[in-house]
Amino acid sequence: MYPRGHPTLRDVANEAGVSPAIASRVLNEDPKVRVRDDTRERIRSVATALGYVPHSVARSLRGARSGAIGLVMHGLDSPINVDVLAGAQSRCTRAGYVTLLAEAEELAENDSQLRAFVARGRLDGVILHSGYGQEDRLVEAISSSVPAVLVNADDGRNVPTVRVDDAAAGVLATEHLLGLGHREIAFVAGPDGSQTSDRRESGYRAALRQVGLAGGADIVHAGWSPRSGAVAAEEILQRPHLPTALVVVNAVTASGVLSTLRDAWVRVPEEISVVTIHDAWFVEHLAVALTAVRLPLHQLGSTAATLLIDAIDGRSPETNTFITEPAPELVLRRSTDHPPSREG
Amino acid sequence: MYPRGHPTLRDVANEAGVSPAIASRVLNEDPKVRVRDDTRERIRSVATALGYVPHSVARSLRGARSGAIGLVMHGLDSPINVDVLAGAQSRCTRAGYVTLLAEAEELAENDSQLRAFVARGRLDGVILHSGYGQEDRLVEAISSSVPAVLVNADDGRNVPTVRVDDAAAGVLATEHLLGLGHREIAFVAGPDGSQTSDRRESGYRAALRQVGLAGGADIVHAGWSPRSGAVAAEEILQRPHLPTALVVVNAVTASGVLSTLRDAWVRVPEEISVVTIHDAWFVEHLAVALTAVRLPLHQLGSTAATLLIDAIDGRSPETNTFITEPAPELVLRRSTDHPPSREG
DNA sequence: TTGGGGCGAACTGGGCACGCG
DNA sequence: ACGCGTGCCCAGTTCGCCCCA
Repeated sequence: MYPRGHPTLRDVANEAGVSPAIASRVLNEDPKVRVRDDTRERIRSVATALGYVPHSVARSLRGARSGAIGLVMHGLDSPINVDVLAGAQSRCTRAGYVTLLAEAEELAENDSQLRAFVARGRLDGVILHSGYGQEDRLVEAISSSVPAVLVNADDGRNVPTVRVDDAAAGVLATEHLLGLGHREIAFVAGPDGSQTSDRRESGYRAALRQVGLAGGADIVHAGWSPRSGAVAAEEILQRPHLPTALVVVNAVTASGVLSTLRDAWVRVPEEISVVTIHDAWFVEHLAVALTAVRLPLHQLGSTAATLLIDAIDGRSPETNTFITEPAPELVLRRSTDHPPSREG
Repeated sequence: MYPRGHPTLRDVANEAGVSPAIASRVLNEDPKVRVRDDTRERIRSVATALGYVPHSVARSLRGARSGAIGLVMHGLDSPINVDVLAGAQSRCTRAGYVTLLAEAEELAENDSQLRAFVARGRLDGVILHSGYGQEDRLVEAISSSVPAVLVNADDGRNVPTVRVDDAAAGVLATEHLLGLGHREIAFVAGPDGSQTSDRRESGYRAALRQVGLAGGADIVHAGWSPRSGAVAAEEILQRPHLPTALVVVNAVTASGVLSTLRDAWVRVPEEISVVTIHDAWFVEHLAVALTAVRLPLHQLGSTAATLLIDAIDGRSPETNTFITEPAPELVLRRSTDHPPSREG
């Protein structure tokens, strides 16, 4: 099977006829150690010959670093969140860290899992992308035991935060519709209490206000799931008078909205325009290819990782980071057009 | 910030007026140690009062276990693979393990990342869900240093393997179309060299053979991406004579197929029926709500985890596990119907 | 004397086999 | 025999010291 007896540093040292101390410093390329070149060479070749692999656990026991970063995520069923995860994961890996993955809900509910995760010595830091629910306790529990960075949370209470420009995305989506001539635009919102949804909604409101339509705000409550989007769409379809356009808080929600419209034979964009936030891979494959605002999700994750690594290295990062570059961008597809001409 | 000086086991022992040994055994609830109840109580209360958290690194240095399992995944951009990941992650967490996440491609390309990942002592085992490319070297490198389980790979060369019943899924999808009266059914396949795709294709062929249509097999090469599905669909549309139905190897691929058909104004299912494999969340939101074969992906991940944990605990698992329960199941939607009546 | 070259031992936090009163 | 302490071990890292030319 796999080698029961991995060679240790001592094995290498013995074989090379030196002390473990020297072997350690040579293999770690300690600059302030003076060793003859032939000794150095001998140690190295013995190490490779024996297939020496350093014992990460012993190493991190002595040093104070584990070389591991924790990623606490929620909603892995949504590709949106997975994008953020991938960005963070990739950045950590490239920086030489390994990444531990945990689900926010599980950790929040299960104390023993939380303890195992933040057990002393295991993690050098944590990136926390939690839901909008019991995140307070989780943030507290984690950030009190290890450096942390919050993703897409409003207020970190001393914990550094990274966000994309949700408000700008809301503005961009809404302005696009206004530019096409729409004046009756509904906003299909996320779950109550979600700050992310609130920020997008405030962008929507700001855009309306800009053209003197502040009173025309029309909020339909939904959530992050396709099902909640479908329910919201049904609700809208019951109205005697339809809005001419929808801004949907999230692409996953929008998939439910579009399916309901499709099944009700409401034509998009002829009868109603739809624009959403997040240019995920699937939006062009929905019932109608969906116009969407692209936000740099991957970068959201990688920036969070960068900040965390800075914090670990002792450089204290700013507490509230905003990703403005690249700016939100509208990706035009088939789901938006001029409003239907009013007759009657 | 966070406590610089976490209390150690010795701190607890001193405070409680006992030796570290006793403190250790009491806190670990060692059954074969005799301690007076008041001593036991004292140790425990001191531990909680001081907020003692065991040092996972020190613990795993002494014992031979790290309490960590590695998840090496590929294609996190596909929800299909994320489902498997979630199943494995969840099972590991519930069993008291933490999980390390890595990308198969990165590990395969980058030796230092691979070494950091399988560094001695860090992992108790690895679940490997790799791509079809350079997996051999990766499997070799990982399984030679730590127990491993392969997900959806054909041949583990001594490494235990877990698979869903891809061939049965191919059969089920094809039989559904045959039952509707289709006789000209094309199979849109995954990338060359993918064993998963090959197994589904063999199910497709078997179903055709069953009704005496062995010669009617019609394979169109594509891949796992929506784009490759789109290209395959375009290729099919160029034919002078369209098949009446398609079996698409994967739901993500199918999303590209359907979009192309939608944009070419080819009606599904009136002109062509489409069935796919994997009942992912998005399939009902595509251009047409898609009939799909449901495979137990979450369970694929959790079963892999169970097998690995068995292996870690010394119970050697069977080398080739097949998940037959629940069996593949057809989920009927709108994309399949009788073939168009032939005229002319 | 000085400095190049390398060694010994303490230390990281805990687990466990003994042994002692 | 009950109830508990001593001391070594896990695998490295690092500080101080020592020896010899």
